[in-house]
Amino acid sequence: MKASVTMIEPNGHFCSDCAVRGIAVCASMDPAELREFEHLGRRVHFGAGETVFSEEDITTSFYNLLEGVMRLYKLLPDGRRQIVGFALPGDFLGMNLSGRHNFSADAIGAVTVCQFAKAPFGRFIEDRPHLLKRINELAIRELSQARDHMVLLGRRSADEKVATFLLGWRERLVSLKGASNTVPLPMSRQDIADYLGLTIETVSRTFTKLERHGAIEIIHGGISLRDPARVEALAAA
Amino acid sequence: MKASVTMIEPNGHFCSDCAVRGIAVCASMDPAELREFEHLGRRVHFGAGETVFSEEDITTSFYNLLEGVMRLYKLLPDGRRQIVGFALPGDFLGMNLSGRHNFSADAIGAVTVCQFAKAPFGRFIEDRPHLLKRINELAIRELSQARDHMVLLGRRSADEKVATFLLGWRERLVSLKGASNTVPLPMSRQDIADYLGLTIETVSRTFTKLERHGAIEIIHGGISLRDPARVEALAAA
DNA sequence: AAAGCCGATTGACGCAGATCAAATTTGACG
DNA sequence: CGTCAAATTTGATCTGCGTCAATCGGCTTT
Repeated sequence: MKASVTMIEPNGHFCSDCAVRGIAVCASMDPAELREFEHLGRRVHFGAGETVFSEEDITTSFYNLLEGVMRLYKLLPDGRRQIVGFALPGDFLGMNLSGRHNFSADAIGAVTVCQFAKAPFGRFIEDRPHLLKRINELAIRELSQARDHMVLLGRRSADEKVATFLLGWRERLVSLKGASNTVPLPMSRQDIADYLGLTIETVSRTFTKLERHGAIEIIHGGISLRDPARVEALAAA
Repeated sequence: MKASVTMIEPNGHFCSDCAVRGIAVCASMDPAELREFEHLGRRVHFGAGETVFSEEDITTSFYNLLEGVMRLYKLLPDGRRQIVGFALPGDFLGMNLSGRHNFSADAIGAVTVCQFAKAPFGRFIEDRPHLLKRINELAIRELSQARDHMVLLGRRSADEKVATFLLGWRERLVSLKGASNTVPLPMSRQDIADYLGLTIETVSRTFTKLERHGAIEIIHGGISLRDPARVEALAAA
């Protein structure tokens, strides 16, 4: 979907009261840097289903996700899709070598990002080793997650994939919303299927099976973990 | 396999005449830096099948691969293995956040690495923004490759996987050995299977099928591309 | 050169998950 | 509240790839 109702807020915001101040790239900046940094980014809103950037786009901006959830994915020429990750508030997007994004990013539901023009952002972090280190850390963490996901895609059964996904997604939400057995799933079944390398039918059937076995309860907009231990047993293999 | 015949060369070497001087991390160092850097690393040899480091190991060293090929992999508790990549000369290994390697690395055939103790290496790159940037670039490139591999694992058929692997492996060898239709495959069929998320039998059958169709010829220690266009067509899908 | 071994190949068969096809639920909108 | 469209679930069937089981071929050892 094309960005049609995108809104850009003209008036400034303050990093100091930003929701992701403590977890994002900016976490490693001191107050003086933050004041300078403030002028580089601007908040942009996207509606449900809008595309923030596409894999073949030349990279002109970096993005810090402030609010909402995004799906990050790659498409094969024939339309098959692999979701390579979901982005949550605090996630930093846009790093690349080739000068092009190497994946696409859609808003799932309403999204707010902090957008930075590539060149000024690059100048800002240049010669600020602690920021380079921070960016580096983010890249390495993602790399580690990517490797875990390769194991899931290449060597796990459908049951294991779904159980692992539910636990991993819950874990990511813990740091944002606190621990809970209620796990909201803002993405569609198709998104989950494309993330796990399955079909929508298999995901749906696996959810139903987990519910029949009393491991989870399927609720509106998500699931509730009824028997976390059982789900963990499935995920562990 | 445990490292039993590992050899460490006591006498120094010179980065300036190192085989990977132009492609590795060190590519971004000036001569003065290089002389200082020289004292940090030492060459270590590993025999075929030896493990250089394991995923649960505390990271004490970084490695620059000088000669040979390595397999990088993760194991599930029940023994299933996913190879997350093959390392070639010039590749830099060991970056992580947790303080532990998050994958294991074995030598495939004889291997020479340049080993750096973690702490002095960390001190050396600290406050050298161009080196941090270089490391960053390496991480981002790997991340991009990891995402491509997720697409392969999650959304491609066995034929596509094998064809894509052969072309990708050949491409990597081009920059080291020059272009050729003869593609050496130092890794076993089992390694290829664990890289592609297949079984050894499926890999073997797919090779045979490609050969029957005149796309490749299976030769000792590798394959020869007879009809690269046909293999590319299979890989593109 | 015979024996033994290990990786690779080949064949027969089975099954997890894909595909095809409805049915059902949910959500948006007048 | 009723209508329509989209998402999800469920069922029936199919198939690509895995599993199990020989067999083959190239190396090493003696």
